[in-house]
Amino acid sequence: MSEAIDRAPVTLEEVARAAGVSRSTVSRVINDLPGVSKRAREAVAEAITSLRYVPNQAARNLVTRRTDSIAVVVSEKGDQVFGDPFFAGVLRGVSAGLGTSHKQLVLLMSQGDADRDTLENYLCSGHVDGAIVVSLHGNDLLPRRLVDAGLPVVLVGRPLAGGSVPYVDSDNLTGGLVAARHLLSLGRSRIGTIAGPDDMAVGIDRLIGWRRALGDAKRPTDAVVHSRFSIDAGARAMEELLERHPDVDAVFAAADIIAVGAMQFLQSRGVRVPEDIAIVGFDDSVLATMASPPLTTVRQPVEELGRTTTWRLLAQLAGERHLPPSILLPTELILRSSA
Amino acid sequence: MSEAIDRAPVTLEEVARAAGVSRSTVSRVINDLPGVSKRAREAVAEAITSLRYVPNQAARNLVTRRTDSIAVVVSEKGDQVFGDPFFAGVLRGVSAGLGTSHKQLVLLMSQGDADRDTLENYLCSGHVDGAIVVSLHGNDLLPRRLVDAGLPVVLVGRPLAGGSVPYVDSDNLTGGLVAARHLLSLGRSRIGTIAGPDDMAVGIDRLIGWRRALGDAKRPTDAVVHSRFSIDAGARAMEELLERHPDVDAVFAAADIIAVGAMQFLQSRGVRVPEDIAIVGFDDSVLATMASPPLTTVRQPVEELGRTTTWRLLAQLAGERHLPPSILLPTELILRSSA
DNA sequence: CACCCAGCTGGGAGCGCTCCCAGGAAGACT
DNA sequence: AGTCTTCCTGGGAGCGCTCCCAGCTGGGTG
Repeated sequence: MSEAIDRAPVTLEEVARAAGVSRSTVSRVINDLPGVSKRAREAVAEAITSLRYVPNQAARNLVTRRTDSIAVVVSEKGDQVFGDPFFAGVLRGVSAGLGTSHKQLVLLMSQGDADRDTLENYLCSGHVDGAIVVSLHGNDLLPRRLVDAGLPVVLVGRPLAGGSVPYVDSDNLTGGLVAARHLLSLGRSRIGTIAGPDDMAVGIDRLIGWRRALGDAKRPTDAVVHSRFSIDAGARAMEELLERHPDVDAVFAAADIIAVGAMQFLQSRGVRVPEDIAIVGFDDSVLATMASPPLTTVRQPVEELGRTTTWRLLAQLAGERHLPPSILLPTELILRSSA
Repeated sequence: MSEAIDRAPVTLEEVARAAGVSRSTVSRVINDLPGVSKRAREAVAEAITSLRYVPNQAARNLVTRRTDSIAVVVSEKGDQVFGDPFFAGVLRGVSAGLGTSHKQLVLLMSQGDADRDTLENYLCSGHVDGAIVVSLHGNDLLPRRLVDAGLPVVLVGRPLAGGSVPYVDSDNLTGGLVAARHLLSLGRSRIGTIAGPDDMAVGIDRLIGWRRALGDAKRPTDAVVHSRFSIDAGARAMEELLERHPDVDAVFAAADIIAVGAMQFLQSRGVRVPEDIAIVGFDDSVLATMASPPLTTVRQPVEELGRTTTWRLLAQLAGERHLPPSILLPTELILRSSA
């Protein structure tokens, strides 16, 4: 029927007129401020519903300098982001953390290098009150620049480029350490690892943990291959690892998805898991339960990561002082059949 | 060092002063409008970079009544959304469809029933220029109300509550039909289906297609069980289907994730796929390739769904006339081992 | 009866921007 | 020399809201 022709944006003024009061009073009602008589409050409420008044956010933002929305920035091509259970979990956590705060979540992804400026501009031009930045490859300068521009930022995952941007991360180092210790405790003699990319903190930290455990046990720490976070890459990495170190009988994979790829490769070669080679993954994603055999893995509290980060950001926005600059969340070994 | 204390928001005015020109000229430069001398243009550009000027979006939106961002609304608890490859693909498509349009993608999910109003308010209060709404269970009124409020909306997936809101969807009916025909062509005699929820168009349309194919072949169409889109639900549905119709030797599952659950159940009962029971899924998600045996499935062009929807919305925003109200995208049978 | 204070109310100013229109400068014609 | 274009420029008005301050009522107090 109505083809959206009517775009007659109702304003505060009109509501005020309809309710027989002033702009100020209507504003007070809308923002739930005290100092309005019951009569006026009701008249305004009625006028608002009958006129279907919706406040103009732009006008409000202009004067309040707040937007009541926060950004989650994923500096990764959209492709990767979804389907990745890690992002999924973090986002769920953020969503939960926002809870009743009445703030909106705005998800942004840099769709390439080119739009990096667009992104930065968007964030700095007052569209959001703060930002959560997830997964930065290497020494991404974005967070630093946002902070310099005065935007409150909290990172999910330790950044490589130190900076002083607060972050929340899983205790990846301890996770790697526990995984390696578990393999040692199984009596495995030659323990390798398929580490993550060496330009990401997760990759590095888990590797360091693994190394420390082997070092503590006076074992060699040379059986290392790096891999991207994908099944294919995991399979290729396993192949390479086996080529270079045919004697490995246990592997710590820096992610479940890598572990799954590795297991697929092993099975294609007739190598039995865990009999011939034991495997420990990392994440405890659905992949771990779906894999055959089910994957022994280091669980990281993904959802909590998102929740905690959000809490940290909201606290900062609320002007809280003495916040912990950064936070590490504990990991936990989950025993299944692969190791 | 600088603890973000300086929040000295540089304004157009200041840039103008620094460049020795007027507000108007600066504005023209920023918006890349003609009618500015090279000299002025350069002076302004320099002032902008040296002052690190960033335009205030709120102020701009207030007067232009545009925000250059569009919302993707997922009316589903955040939990579900991520990890679901369908959403992932759609979002990727949207992201790609936005391409060079210089519009930002804002992802919103209704985190429950309570915040339904918050969501609607957010959308209607000028935060976005248009909205893409994905996955509505049943007769969701949100899209209708958004349209009534004057917001351009395009849906991903046919809504049940007809309305006249434009949508883009896969040709689910033909997909179901082709799946069933394939099972018939294999010589299977008793073909069942695990349909999707009967309050969702995808569930209904695929079921109708399946029914038509069997009807055309004069086969019974009573072996139907409904299921939610999850592995567990798929497994339970398979159990129920088998209980009620022990003679089925082929099953069309309305989604890969259901098919995987069904296969897991069958395997746990020692039923062989495809020898004893052939299975066809729907979606052609990663699950289909990962499953053992790999799943024969109906591919739907998920990413294209997102891309097309975005294109449709952008065209509408650009004021294009005579747009097709709704669009159906073809599906395709992918043969693997499960049927 | 004068006074005061609390409780409400209304209007002005201004947030930072875009849009419109009136002008000025410079060149090209009568 | 005068006029008309063309190109560029500057300033006013106003988008819809919040915030501040001044005013207006009415009941309590000295």
